[in-house]
Amino acid sequence: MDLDEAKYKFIQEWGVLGSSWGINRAMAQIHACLLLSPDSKTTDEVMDELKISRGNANMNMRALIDWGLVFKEFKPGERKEYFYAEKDLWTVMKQIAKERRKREIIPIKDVLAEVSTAELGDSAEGKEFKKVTKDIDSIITKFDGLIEMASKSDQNWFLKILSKLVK
Amino acid sequence: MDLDEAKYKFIQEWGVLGSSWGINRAMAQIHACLLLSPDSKTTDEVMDELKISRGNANMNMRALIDWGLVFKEFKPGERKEYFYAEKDLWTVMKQIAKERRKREIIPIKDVLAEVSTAELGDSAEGKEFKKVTKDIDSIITKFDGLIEMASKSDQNWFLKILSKLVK
DNA sequence: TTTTATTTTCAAAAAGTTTTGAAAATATAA
DNA sequence: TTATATTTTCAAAACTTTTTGAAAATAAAA
Repeated sequence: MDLDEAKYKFIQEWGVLGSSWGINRAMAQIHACLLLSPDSKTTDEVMDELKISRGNANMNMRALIDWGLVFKEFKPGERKEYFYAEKDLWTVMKQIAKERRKREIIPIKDVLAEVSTAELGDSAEGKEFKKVTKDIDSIITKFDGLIEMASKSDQNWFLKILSKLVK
Repeated sequence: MDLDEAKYKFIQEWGVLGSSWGINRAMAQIHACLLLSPDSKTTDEVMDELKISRGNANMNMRALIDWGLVFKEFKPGERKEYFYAEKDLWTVMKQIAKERRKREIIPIKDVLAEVSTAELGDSAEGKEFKKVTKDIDSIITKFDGLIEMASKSDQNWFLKILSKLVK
């Protein structure tokens, strides 16, 4: 297997993985493409490598910038914009966790807070509703705390948990 | 707000949340509906509550069974099948983690193993590829270990990590 | 200023996913 | 056995998301 083949395989699989995480294929593939590149790339280079349209490349590149995973760079004497990805994977993961927290955890917590104030009565159904939503709230709150903690920590922290767990 | 309203709100939001996790809306909503119900429900009851077709209800109910989140029950003297959800949320999360591991972690690890045997040369591109894929493999391996560990543990284990982290 | 390069936008097309509903299959009762 | 209840299947329809590509906007050079 040569480099191009290996890159192709990895980029495809990263796209598939993205899809099952609610990230569209092109966005995940652009991310992979920039992650694998030692230098920053122009929109045209990405379009060419992934065989996607300009509009698609532009929109998803900006979505990646919005997620804080990709940055713009201007080269002296060049008109084109260059893009490069955050390479530190711990930072990448923290950034994704932070964005998903904003998009997912906060809305469901809001709904849970809202329904918790409702007057539900003493029926079996009402009791079950209270029990289940309370349980979910509790588990989400714990995860949220974990994410917040991770966001403030370095990668070493993560390794420390692992070693604590096995001892 | 009354019970029906609260249930409706929660079920809708659970559906939205499912979508951004690669689980289709109907599947997530059926899950929510069964989670909230103190008793097991028939296909017709679920169809009626969520206003979805028989085919949709049947297919997604079976997907939930396949994920190990919902079970069938037969009631004596009744022809209809009854369905109920696993209520222990820690078990639910472990089950989801286990399934996603199978569907996501294993395939990407396979690709990483495959490309790691490739002859990539000494170009900057080749070197970057090796570095990035090695980093990803390392971080995925750590997460995978964490998931495996969690799968074998009870909820207390999770609370213990949290307390260890804060001290 | 005008020309040229580059990026952005967005309506329409294409692709992908979910849902429906009715027919087929299966299972139980009579 | 036949009749009835129930579940399953799957092609087609509805819906959603993604992608395209060309036109508009922006920015830099001449």
